[in-house]
Amino acid sequence: MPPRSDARQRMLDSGAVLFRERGVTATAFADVLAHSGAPRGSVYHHFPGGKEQFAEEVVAYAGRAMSRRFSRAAEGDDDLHAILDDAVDHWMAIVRDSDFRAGCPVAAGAVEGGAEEGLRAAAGEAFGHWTDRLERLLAGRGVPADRARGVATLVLASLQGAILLARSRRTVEPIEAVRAELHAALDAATRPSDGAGA
Amino acid sequence: MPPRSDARQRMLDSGAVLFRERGVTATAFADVLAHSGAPRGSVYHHFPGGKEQFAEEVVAYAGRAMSRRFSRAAEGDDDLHAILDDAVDHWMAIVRDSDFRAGCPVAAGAVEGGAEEGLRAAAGEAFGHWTDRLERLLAGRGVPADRARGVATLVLASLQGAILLARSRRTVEPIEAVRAELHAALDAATRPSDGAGA
DNA sequence: GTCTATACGAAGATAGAC
DNA sequence: GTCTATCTTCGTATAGAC
Repeated sequence: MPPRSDARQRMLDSGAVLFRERGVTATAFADVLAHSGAPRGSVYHHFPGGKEQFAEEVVAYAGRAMSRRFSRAAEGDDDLHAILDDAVDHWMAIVRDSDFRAGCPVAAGAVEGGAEEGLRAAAGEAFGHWTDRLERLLAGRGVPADRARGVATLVLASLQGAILLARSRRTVEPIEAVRAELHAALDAATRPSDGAGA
Repeated sequence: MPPRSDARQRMLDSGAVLFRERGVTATAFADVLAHSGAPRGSVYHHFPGGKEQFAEEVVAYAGRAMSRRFSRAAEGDDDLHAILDDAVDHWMAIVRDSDFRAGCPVAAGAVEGGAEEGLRAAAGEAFGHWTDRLERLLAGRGVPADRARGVATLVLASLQGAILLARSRRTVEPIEAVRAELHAALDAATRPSDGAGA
């Protein structure tokens, strides 16, 4: 296993940062090299498939990083509300600390991958994994099995949407609003006999 | 007021279609001309500000079109659940009829506008208007005034997120899941004394 | 593994004729 | 208002040296 400070890895990290801010298409290799400090010659050495391969790997890599967060949360003993707050804080920090320039690199892949099959697939797999992990996490903490997937999807979708709204409107209000509504939804979903979901 | 079949208008329509499918940056004027059939000479005649102006106008135009849908819904006498289903069906059709290639052009502007202030602002204004209209619509139909904005934001955000998930995963499952959860959330929000939202 | 140089094409933008 | 031609910039990708 090569060290993390490898040029290849630095390029993936930089790619994620740049995809967050300007999207996939508008990110050139020159930008990635400047941001990562990676040597020019390593572009096609590490990514013989060119930009397409690079974009897919960045999205997949960002997807795995977030999946690990879900896994860690599932292994801990925090309750659903604490876990939700942790996730919301995570995204909030990304959006606010970048002065509303940064969003989710996987979302960028989803938006710009309409014509590029590989990119679209990479985003889809990342989102799929997140949904699966969240579903299990919810099911393990009191959400009825037949509602866990729906709630997981609501949580993921509304957070992704809130990031879009927050970035473009330059306010964290949407993220805070969604946080409050999701807390309510989790309450409702874990309440013994609840008629919701129909 | 010039007729809608004007070349300028056709370019905006085509721009919206193309932004949905491949995003803003990957859409070239050549694509817009080919799709709209507009004369080559009209690009810088109608959009002296070039690509930047064009992108902003497309996003603003798509935003207005959706705003009108909200207005029409508010004027009708459908209940909240019918209105929600109508909106969900609208987006579902766009995603499915394009074989999962198309999403929301305003979302594309939000994702790719991290570095371009004008584009970001256009997306933000569109989302802001949608939120405002939806908030009023909800407040007018039984959602308590102090919860209407939060619920409006949840609806908008989760639908936008569901579109991202559906496109990239090539399944309408996320849209259906969010639909069901939002029906439940609307039920909870319109129930006389409900503790949610805290 | 990394470098420089360069080929090649795409796309935005401008100029000037009609 | 629309056309063609062209300029320029940029970005991907390749070739070949070190």
